[in-house]
Amino acid sequence: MFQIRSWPETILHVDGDAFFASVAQAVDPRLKGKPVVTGQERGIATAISYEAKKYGIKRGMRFVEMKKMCPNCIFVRSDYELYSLYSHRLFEILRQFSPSVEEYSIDEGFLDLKGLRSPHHMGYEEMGRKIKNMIESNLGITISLGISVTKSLAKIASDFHKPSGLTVIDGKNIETFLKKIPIQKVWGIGEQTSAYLRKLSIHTAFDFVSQSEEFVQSHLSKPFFEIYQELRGKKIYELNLEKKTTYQSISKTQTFHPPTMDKDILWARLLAHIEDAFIKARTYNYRVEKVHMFLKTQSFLYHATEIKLKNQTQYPFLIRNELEKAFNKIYHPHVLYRTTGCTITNLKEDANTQQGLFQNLHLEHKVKKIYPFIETKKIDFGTSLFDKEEIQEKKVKPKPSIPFLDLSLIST
DNA sequence: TCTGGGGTCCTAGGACCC
DNA sequence: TCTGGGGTCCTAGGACCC
Repeated sequence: MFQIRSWPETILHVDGDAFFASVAQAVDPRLKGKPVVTGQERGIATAISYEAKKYGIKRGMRFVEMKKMCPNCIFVRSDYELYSLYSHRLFEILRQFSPSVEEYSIDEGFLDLKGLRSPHHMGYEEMGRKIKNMIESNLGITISLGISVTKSLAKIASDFHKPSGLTVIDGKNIETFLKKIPIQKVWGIGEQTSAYLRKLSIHTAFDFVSQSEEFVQSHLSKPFFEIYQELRGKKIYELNLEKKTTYQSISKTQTFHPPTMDKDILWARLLAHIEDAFIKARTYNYRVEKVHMFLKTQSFLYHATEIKLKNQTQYPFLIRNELEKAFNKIYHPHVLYRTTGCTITNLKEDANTQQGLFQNLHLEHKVKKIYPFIETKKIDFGTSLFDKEEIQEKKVKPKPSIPFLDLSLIST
């Protein structure tokens, strides 16, 4: 059908097994070998150890259901700092084996191993085994590895045997291997597309790669044609070796557990999200041009709107009136809302932004001086003075506004 | 599965222009 | 009433990922 060499390229994919739960077990020996679930602070399962998965516990499950299925399950709080520490150590080890490492997510990475057999004096599979042993013995967690000729194939390989697996697919074995892979297991082919492909009698990854190029191009869009080529052993996706320093968008959302129709609470929540999103934007030195905000009703309908700013800004209180108008447009009284959220987009690097666009440079200069102070002192910008729980229980009614700063008090 | 939070990229279609 | 082509920019929304 299609013939390729054994190793035109060599990509290794590493995937942590139930990463957050494994890290929790690694730092606390009492949790070893026991069913552990993270996410206690929200009451919803985030990561589930393999011991707990046996009881049928799934992501998103609530505490009460979990306890019913697995009474001796241990529910622990999330600790993202700890996870990123382990992530760092994981990638440090990976870099000892190859200079080309992509940090795909906190617990997943791709390595380019091409041409490294002779410097390491070993074959690819042996290299994989060595990497695996080193990580498992140093970090006390298990990982699954896949080695193949493209990223897509390496990803399928690492998923094939979990936990603690090592699967190698060389160019000569692709076809045999893909016969065992249901189409929905392919990276990038989700629920919608796999349902569509099944209607076309394509049930496995092998069925997919058996189609002609013309067939795939005429029935599917570009990203799927790329996946098709990757599965046939043609490298399309390069490794992304750069650290993430740029964003297309930044979003903040939160679902609160008793839904509410209280206008003040919703407005305060939303402002807090907008403020948080802008804090992140400032960290990356972005000016913001668009603010998208939404309220999600209890029946999962979105009430959303968007503001496009004439003058891009880094400070939400400068656009407070626009924000409030937008909120009033989407808020409907007597509707129960469960989630508020915002996404800021059209992010422009500050240095490249034309200064002239900002009308009051003097004001902006002052604002820049005072803002770091506000951030470090955690001066209230909506809700942060109050405990989240208190607000949810309505013991405290938050003041739903960004206070205006009295800039005359600031000496420049 | 009665459904959390943070992202990315692609496509279709309308507006507008020549 | 019928009758053209093509380009660009923007937005909404879909689909997918961890």
